[in-house]
Amino acid sequence: MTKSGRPATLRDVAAAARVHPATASRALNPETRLLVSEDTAKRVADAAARLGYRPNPVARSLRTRRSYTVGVLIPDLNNPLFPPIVRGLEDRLAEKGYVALLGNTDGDARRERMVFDQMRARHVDGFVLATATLHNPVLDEAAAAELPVVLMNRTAQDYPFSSVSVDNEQGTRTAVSHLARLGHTRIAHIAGPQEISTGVSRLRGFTEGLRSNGLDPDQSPVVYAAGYTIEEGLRCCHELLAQDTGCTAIAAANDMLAVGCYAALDEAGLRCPDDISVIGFNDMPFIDRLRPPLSTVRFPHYQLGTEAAQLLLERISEADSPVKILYLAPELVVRRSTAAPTADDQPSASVSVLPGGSARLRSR
Amino acid sequence: MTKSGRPATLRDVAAAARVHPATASRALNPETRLLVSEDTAKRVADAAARLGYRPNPVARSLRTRRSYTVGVLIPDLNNPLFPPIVRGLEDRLAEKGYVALLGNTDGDARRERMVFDQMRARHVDGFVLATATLHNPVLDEAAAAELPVVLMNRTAQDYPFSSVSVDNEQGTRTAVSHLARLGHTRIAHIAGPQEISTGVSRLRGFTEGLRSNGLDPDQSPVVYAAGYTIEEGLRCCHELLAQDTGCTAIAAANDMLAVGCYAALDEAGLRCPDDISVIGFNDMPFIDRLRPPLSTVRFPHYQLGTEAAQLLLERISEADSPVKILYLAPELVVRRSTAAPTADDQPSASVSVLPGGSARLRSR
DNA sequence: TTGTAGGCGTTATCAC
DNA sequence: GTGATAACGCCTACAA
Repeated sequence: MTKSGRPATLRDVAAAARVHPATASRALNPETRLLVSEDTAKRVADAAARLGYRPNPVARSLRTRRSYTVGVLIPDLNNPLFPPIVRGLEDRLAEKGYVALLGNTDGDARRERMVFDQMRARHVDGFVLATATLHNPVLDEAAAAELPVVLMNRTAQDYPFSSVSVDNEQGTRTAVSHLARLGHTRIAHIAGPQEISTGVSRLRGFTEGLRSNGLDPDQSPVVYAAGYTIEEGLRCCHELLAQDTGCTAIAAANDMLAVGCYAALDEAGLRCPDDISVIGFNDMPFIDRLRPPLSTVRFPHYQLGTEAAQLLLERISEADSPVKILYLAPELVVRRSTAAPTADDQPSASVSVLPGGSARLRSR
Repeated sequence: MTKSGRPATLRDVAAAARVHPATASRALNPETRLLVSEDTAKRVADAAARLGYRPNPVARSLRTRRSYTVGVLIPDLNNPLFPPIVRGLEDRLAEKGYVALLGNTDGDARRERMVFDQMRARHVDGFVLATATLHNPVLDEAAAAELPVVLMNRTAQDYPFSSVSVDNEQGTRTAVSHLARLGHTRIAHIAGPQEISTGVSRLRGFTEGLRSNGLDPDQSPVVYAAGYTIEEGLRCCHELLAQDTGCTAIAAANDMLAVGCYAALDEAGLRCPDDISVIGFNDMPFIDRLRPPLSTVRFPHYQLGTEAAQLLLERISEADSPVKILYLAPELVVRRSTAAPTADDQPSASVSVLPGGSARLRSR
C-alpha cells in the first residue's frame, strides 16, 4: 500500500528500493532472483514487504499468457460425490498458485459446450473434465488445440489425455462376488449410461463377475439408466420388479441409482436386505447414514481430485510430458443393505406383478 | 482464429473490417456500440464472427480494473448445504459474465485469512462470505478497503454489508411450536456456535418459542456445539442424555447436529421419534432420506445463492448502492422424526444414566 | 463518426 | 548485474 490508498505496484517497489522496475521484477521472481545481486535483492524484498506489495496477477497473466486458472467441468455439484473430489482438486491446485473455475454441465452437451467456451475465453491454462462422454466434440476441440486436459472419473481411449479413475471393472466384479458369496444366484444390474466410460466398464465388470462366479449372465437382467440420478434408479428398479425375474439382489452402477432402488423397494413394499439386497458404487458421503446403510464400492474421492490436479499441473508445465492413465483401487464396503437371500425368495417367482403393475412380495 | 493458429485479437478484427482497433472496440462493446455507424458496426461484427474473436478478459481486466471474478468463502463444500447455494451463486453470476472463485475455510480463521488474501491478490471484484463470525478481522479489513461484500447465511450488524439469510428466529420458533403442539413440554436445544449469527439467532428463537408456548426456558436444557458438525451433534446429544433431564424432544440448531443426534440415540438404544423427537434446521439435501426422515426447517438454498449474487452485483456496479438486509422466509417441514411423546416418557426420568454413562430408556 | 495516443502492471529481450 | 525499452490486448479521453 503506498501513501495514497492505491495498492503498491512494482514501480513503487522499484522506486522505494531505488532500482529499475525490471530489476525489482527479477529480484522478486524466484526464477530469476539469481540474476540479481544479493544486496539489491534484499533491498527490493524489504521495500516490497514495507509497501505490502502484491504482484498483480492480471498484468502478469497478460504478459506471460498464463492465467494460473484451470477449468473444471463436472456434471453437477449437487451430486454428493463431487464436493470431496473438488476439494482435493482445489487444495492441490492452490499449493501451486492455481485456482479452479467450476462449471456444472448438468449432463447437457449444450451447456458443456457453453461453459467450455467461456472458460477458454478466460484463457484457463488447462481443463479437468469429469463430464466426458466417450465421443465428444469438446474433447475433439481440446485435442486439436492441444490444450492440457485431464479426464477425471472418466476415460476416453481415443484421445491423448491423461486420466484418473477407479478400476471400475474390478470394483463391480468385487461387488458381484460379494453377492454371489452371500448365496445370490439371480443378480440384476442397473447399468449406467453407455455413453459414459463408467457405464460400460461397470457393466463389463458385472458380466465378468457373474462368469467368474459360475453364474449365467443370461439369467441376469440388466436395465439401463439414462443418467446417474435417483429418479433413474427409481424408474429402473420399478422396471426390474415389473419384469418379475425372481432376482434377489441388485448391483447398481452407482450410489445414486441405489438410492433410487431404496425408494422403489419402499413403494413396492419390499424390504432391503430382507427381500432384496442392494449394492452401490462410490460410497458417496452420507450414504452410510441411510437405512439400511448401503453396501458399496469405495474409492478415495479426495485423492481422485488431488491426482487429477497433479496430472494437469504436470501437463501444463511441460506440454510433452507423457500421457498417464491412472487407476485408483476400489474397495468393497459391506454394510447392511446386502444379506443372504431368504429361503422363500429362491429362483423364479418371489416377486409377482399385480394387475396395476406394482409389485408385491408373495409370501410374508 | 487467424490463419496462424493464434487466437484473434481486436487488431485482427479491426484489420479484417478495415477500421481502427479503437473503432472495432467500440463496435463490439454493447455500451458504446451506438457511437459507431450501423454500417461499420456490422462489418466489425461480421469480421469478429468470422475470425471467432473472443475478447481477452485478462487484457480487459488490466485495463478496466475489473476481473469479473468474485471470491466466495464457505466453511466447507462437503457440507451438503452448500452445493445448492453455490450453484445459485454461480448461475446468477454467470448471467452477468462473472465467475466465482471458491474458498473453503474449514471454520479456521487462519485459513480464512489466507484464502481472503489470495483472492484479494487476484483482484476479485467482491466477496460473498458465508463464513463470517460476529467479529472478524477479515470483515474489518474488507470494510476499511471498502470492498463490495455480501454476507450469506450470516449477519453482522456492526458492518455496513448487505446480507441474505433466513429468518432464523422465526424458523426456530416454528420448530419449537411444532414440538409443543405435539405435546412436548420438556424440549432441549443443541445450540450452534455463539460466535456465529445463526447460533445466537436460533438460540433466541428457541427461547422465544418456548415462552410463546407457555413453556419454561429454565426447564429446557441447552447444550452448546462448538461447530455445525455431526461429531458435535453426537457429543452434545450424549451430554444431554447424560444430564437425565427427562426431555422428550430435541431441537437442533441445524441438520448436521441433528444427524449427530441420530447417531447418539442409536448408540444409546433410543429410538426416534418413539423415545425422543428430533428436529433440525436447513432441510439439507438427502436429509429426507435418513430413517426416520428428519423434520426440519427449510429455506430455499438455491435462491439464497442467487440473491446473494444479485446483491453483490448491485454493490459492484454502484459502490454507493444502499445496504440491504434480506431475509428469506423459513418453512416448517414435518417428516417422521417428530411425534407426540409416549405416555411413559413423561417428565423427569424417562431416561436414566447407567453407571457407564450410557443412557437407556427405562421402560420398553 | 472515426482515429490517435497513452497506459493498465508485468516481464522478456535487448544493450550497457 | 542492471537499466532501458517494448509488448502482452484492450479501453478511453481527446482530437480531428
